[in-house]
Amino acid sequence: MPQASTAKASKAPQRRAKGSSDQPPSAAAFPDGLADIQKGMASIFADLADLLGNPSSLGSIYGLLFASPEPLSMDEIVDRLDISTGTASQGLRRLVELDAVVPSKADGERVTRYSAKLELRPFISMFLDQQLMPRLGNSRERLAGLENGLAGLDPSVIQTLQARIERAAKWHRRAMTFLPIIRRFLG
Amino acid sequence: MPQASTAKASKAPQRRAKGSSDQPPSAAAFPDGLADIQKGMASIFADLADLLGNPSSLGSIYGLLFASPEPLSMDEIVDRLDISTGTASQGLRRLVELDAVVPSKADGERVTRYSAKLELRPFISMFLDQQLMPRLGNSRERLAGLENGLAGLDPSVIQTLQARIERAAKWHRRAMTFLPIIRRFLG
DNA sequence: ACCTCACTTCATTTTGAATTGAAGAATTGC
DNA sequence: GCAATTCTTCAATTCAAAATGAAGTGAGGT
Repeated sequence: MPQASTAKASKAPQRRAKGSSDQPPSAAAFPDGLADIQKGMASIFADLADLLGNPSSLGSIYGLLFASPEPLSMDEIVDRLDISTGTASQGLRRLVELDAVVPSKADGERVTRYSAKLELRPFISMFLDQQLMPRLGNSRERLAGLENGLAGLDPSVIQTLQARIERAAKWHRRAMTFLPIIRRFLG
Repeated sequence: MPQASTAKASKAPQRRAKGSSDQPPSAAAFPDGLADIQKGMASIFADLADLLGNPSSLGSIYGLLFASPEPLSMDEIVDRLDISTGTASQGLRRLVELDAVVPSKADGERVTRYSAKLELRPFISMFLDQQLMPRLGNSRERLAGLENGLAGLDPSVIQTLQARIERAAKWHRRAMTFLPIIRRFLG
């Protein structure tokens, strides 16, 4: 439809005539056409993913799909984002696992097409459940373990350190308590 | 498996039987127990820093100071954490800027010694203010800019995309609203 | 069965942030 | 002033995570 000049039809090694596609980030504040909006979304979500400690390709893919009225095949994703098939394959798998993206095989088609789930919750949960929660839990255990090492130290040192360890532990507890609430709210 | 381990695995075998060489001159040579606890804290906070998108050295330094009854000089920090002077210097500067660590020059001493502020808030603010907030704000602007590119597209596409952009924008607004609340709670 | 096309896997390469370390600047004491 | 000591800076290095891409797998169609 719109000026998508990238005629696929074959996976020949693309050379990507870049004359037109990479605009300077500063200027060109007004995107033009579907492809540009999709690129913009991809970029925004890439940053978000990166912010949350995920590979930015995950975000790019999600963003592209989020800005796609129609589901896209892996090939189209690879083409539009200019990423490798490997990255696309793994990214899509992860996104499907996270329930952020839905695969569908249309009647008689061989290709699987993907569309974004529009709820943003998966994106947040991805972070909370897979990054924050486990790591905080781990830290909490290690913190508790530290108290065992106190025995045998100078009494005044013991007291100081015990108080500090307890302080850190208290903070951990708070964080673990509130994460579910945060998620609930953002979901 | 949630990768993202960034274990950092301090591999320096650290001469265990330290013999006699370097000990803090101030308090009469704490037994080894203290050093281990300090290492543990450093490691825990290193993970935390990493989780929040900061160099883990920042966390190590803070953790060491957090577990130090007495303020430490940069030299002692370098020695205990086995990091370079460059890393220590920059890390300390950052931590002081963030108000997570306090420098003090004791009477007649040439060295500056550092101690951790015990409130954990700076550590959280470091993340919220310096990572999340600016980036979310930036994304929000870019999102808004995307709507300008809609003109000229197929009407049904416009409608779909506008709804989706609005959805993302709404989410952004929510996040920006709640961050201060989160901070308030964790501080 | 055989061929094709769609996708996955994974050893290698790339990338970029963190770290190093030595040269230079700043501060203090003489 | 000079010397000694503490600290900063930054070009070069390191290293792990991410991306690549070609070989491998397997499902469909004929």
